[in-house]
Amino acid sequence: MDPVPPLPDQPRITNATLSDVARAAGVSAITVSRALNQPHLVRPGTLAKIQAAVRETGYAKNRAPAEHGTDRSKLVALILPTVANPIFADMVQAASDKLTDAGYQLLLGLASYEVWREEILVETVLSRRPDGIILTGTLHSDNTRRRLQSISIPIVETWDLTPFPIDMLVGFSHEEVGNTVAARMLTKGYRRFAILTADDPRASRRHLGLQAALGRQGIEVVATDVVPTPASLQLGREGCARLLARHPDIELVICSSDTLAQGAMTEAVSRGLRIPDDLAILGFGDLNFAAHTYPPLSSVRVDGSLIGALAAHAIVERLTGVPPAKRMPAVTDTGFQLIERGST
Amino acid sequence: MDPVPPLPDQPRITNATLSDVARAAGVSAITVSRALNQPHLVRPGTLAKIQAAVRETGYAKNRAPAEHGTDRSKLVALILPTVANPIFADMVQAASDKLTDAGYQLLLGLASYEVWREEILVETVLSRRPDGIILTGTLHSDNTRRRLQSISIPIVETWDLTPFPIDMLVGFSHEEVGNTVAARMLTKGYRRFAILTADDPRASRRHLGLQAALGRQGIEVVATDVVPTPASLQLGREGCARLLARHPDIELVICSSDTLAQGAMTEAVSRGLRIPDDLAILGFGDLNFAAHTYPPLSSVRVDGSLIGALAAHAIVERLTGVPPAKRMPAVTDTGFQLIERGST
DNA sequence: CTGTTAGCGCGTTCAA
DNA sequence: TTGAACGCGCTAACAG
Repeated sequence: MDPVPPLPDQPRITNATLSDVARAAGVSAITVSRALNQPHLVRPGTLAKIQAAVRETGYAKNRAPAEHGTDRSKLVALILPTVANPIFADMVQAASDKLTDAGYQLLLGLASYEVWREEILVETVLSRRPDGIILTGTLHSDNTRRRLQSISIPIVETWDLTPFPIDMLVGFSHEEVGNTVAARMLTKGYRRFAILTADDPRASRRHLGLQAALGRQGIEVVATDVVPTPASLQLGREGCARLLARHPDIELVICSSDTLAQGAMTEAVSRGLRIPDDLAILGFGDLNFAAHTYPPLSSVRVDGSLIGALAAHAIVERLTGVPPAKRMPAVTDTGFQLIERGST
Repeated sequence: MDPVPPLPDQPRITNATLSDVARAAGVSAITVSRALNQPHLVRPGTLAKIQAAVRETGYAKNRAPAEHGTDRSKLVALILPTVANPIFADMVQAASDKLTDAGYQLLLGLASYEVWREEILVETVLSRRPDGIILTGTLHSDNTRRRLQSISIPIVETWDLTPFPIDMLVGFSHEEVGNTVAARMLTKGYRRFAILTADDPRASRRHLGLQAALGRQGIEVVATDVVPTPASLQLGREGCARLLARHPDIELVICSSDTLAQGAMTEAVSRGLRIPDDLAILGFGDLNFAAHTYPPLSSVRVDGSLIGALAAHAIVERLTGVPPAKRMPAVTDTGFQLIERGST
């Protein structure tokens, strides 16, 4: 079907307005507006005339005056660090689907894990008067918090929990992840822990939780290696190599993402280490590939799609006037799950 | 730093307008507008007064009236099939960076490889009068083409080449990929080819190109297996299993993505097949992980970041009035590269 | 079911 | 360097 020659039809009248359509249809502008937005309020005959006139004039809807007049933009902003991390890509996909279904469009802002970027993005985004905002994390600049608290649209913070959300919250406790991992790995007999983490605030929280939990058992993390975001297999290999160089006797490397973990495994295997006997490795995210590495990767499963869908859902519920009693709670713990597959 | 208690400051006056700020600063609204958008046209003293008034009133910019009045939205729409495929995620990231730098915001639409969804998305997106549009592929509905041809904003089609672009084009030839792969694999001595492909129009084009090139040598593809999008490792395994069940003697499986290829490799290895001697496998995309599979995956490298950056760049150049002579060409071939690593 | 009136709050254009 | 007048095109509110 492709390539295709240029279509014969010539450009229609661009920028036809409602009045143009109205004139062509022999009705008033407001009737055209109704025909387009609330067709059930218009008599079928009139509707047909108007539809013909729309085609004839090549009319394309124009939301700018509508937004100006009504202050409803049908826009929802999603602000996240990056879309290169598959857990965020999943979130975007799920949020986009839900929002599109509900008649909203997605304004995307990527903040690269930097609070100051987020601040700028929020300010820019607010200039479009979005009907709702989805943020990543609960760590924002004071300006951002103040600005967001002063407005009355639904806001969802995601991927985290906090006692002081700006508005709504969909996520899980990163400290709790650390606790759970510590408890389980101690049970399995590991004592010499290393951390391989990307430079990401939520990952740090998980590892602080881990260290605290280990500390309560009198155990210290032997070594920590921090790599820049976004993580890659290469960074995982290199990080693992540094850890092993400094501390050849570590038993377990806990990684802040599956990608780092897979890179670390590659390094370990290439050195002839047996996994998990010589070196155990734990990932985070539990991405699709975790079940398909050699050996299959143990990982903490979190669900980006779920977070995206729930966040979008929370916003749409508010906007469509679902009564508070029937809405999802303002704080939703999406949970996580430690999955063991053979690398620990 | 987190959790954080609620900030003490109370909500400022929401929806303060330029006039409110003007009153507080003792100037006219238009001067405030200038102070915000073209500060160099305002005397420093006045500027300072206005900045104070902005803080005092909690003024937040409002683009709606501006858009209504001027028909420039500072919005660029990016329409693609999905963001779950990392090559598209790379593209989004790169495009977003470029556009943000140039002062534009990103409106994201996901069309799931379906032309009718794209048609709806384009129509919806046009209602916001974006300053530019980036599309994926060159295959659109007649309505979409007609609509887009009738408007005068910069439009870039991506990930493909065609003699009849709507406006600008950034991509590579999928038929050419097929040709190149065929030529090289024939040279290496493979004769019994199988195809494992996701249900995606550009992938199909590549495989048609492959089949045509093989046909010219009197060789037929032994078997084809089509899986739904989005691809996954699991689908790759299953597809490979089906191919081997039907035709145990195939020598080479050419996959429409690295993900499928890796899944296929997993299946082959689990059956005790040696790669590439018993079965060779070729991927597409050359994602980061391709170099880190066992054996490392041969793949056709394409660069999503490059495509995203060039597409955004082309739009910005037009919008910022770079003279045609200094602009990038309307059609840019981003090329591809066959990388052999050990799986072929 | 359809029409009339009025106003949303900016930026553009021109004048001072 | 600053200001005044105007209009962008739609929809809310009310009337018929």
